[in-house]
Amino acid sequence: MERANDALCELKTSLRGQNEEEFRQVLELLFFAYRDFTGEADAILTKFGFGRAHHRAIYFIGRNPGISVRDLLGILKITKQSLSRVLAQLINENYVHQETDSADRRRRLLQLSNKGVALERQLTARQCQRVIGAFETAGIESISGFRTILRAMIDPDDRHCVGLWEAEPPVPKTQRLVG
Amino acid sequence: MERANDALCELKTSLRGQNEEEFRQVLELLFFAYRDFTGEADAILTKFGFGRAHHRAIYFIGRNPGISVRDLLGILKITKQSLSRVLAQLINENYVHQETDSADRRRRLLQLSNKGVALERQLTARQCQRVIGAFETAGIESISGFRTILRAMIDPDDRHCVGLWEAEPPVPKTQRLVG
DNA sequence: GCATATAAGTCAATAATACTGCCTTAATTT
DNA sequence: AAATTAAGGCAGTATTATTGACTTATATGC
Repeated sequence: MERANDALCELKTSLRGQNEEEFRQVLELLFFAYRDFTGEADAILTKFGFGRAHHRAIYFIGRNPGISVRDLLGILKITKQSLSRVLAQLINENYVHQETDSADRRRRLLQLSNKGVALERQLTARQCQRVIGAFETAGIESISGFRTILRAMIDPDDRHCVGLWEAEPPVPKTQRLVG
Repeated sequence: MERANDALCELKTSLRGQNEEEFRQVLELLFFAYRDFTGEADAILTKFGFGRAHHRAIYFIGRNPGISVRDLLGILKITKQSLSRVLAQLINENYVHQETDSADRRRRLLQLSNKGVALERQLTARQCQRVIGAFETAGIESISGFRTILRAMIDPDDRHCVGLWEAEPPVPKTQRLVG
């Protein structure tokens, strides 16, 4: 407890002083790293006539097979109309399948077709390669802190979106498919 | 040296195996962290009638006072036409000043006005607060690895863009063909 | 059963960002 | 003098995203 407070004080001291330069460099690292992280995938997507919005839809459908449109919107935090066009393209070109939920026939459950899985894996593999390369450069002991910092940067209400999908705390009343 | 190799082997082993889940979570952390990292600044910018493109221009002009349009394009990696509209707005509304370089009168050197500095500081302060909060949560010992991994994710040719500006060693002959 | 709420989809209009291609002007370099 | 560079402009297009209003089908609460 004392040690934790010491570290925190040290950090705050180094902040409230002259080290703006340190933090600016972090902002820049985030900007350039994210730009290049998405850049390779964007280039692949262009060849398919898709954009980054398609990528995000494909990624999170692949990650959460059978996800509903509503829950996908909750992850992506965009409007239904924005997703609509992207999803229509993906369904039309047979990257995504749609199927009515038998438990609630209002819902359309989404999943990737074989074509969709293939594209998703290609995109994810590229991005993983970049991450793995960076991990190799930095050393395995850096990974834990890297993940912890990134997670702490996410708005608390959305941290549960990382990893396998779980419904948000206010659970829809009749959900409960499995006992 | 031995220890470094051990760590690398361990990493590669854990990769080439079943730990796809670990890497997927990193992709997701990057997506959500970057979304929320930019989200607050975006909200401020909206109130000024600006967008993320204006932010990037303001940020890097503030960071590199007297930068030329050409060098700014080199950092942002967008086309002249894309920057043009954004820059025209910023100059028009008096957030950015332009002045002919006396050493090479083709160049227009860019710098923030007082108004521009005020906006830049507001935006940067918000983003720094998020980073600082995350650092506090994760602990000071995580920071070094965090920075190293982010830096290693950037394309090698652009790593020099982090920190204070220095011209690129090999001057680009043509203007960024996309591919 | 009926009123309300939810899930999904749709149409229309608008905005921000970014792209390609082509051209002009001015200044510097060769 | 010719070529190159820096900056800027014009026209057209694409993608992603927004707001607002509306429809259809289904589920839920009283």
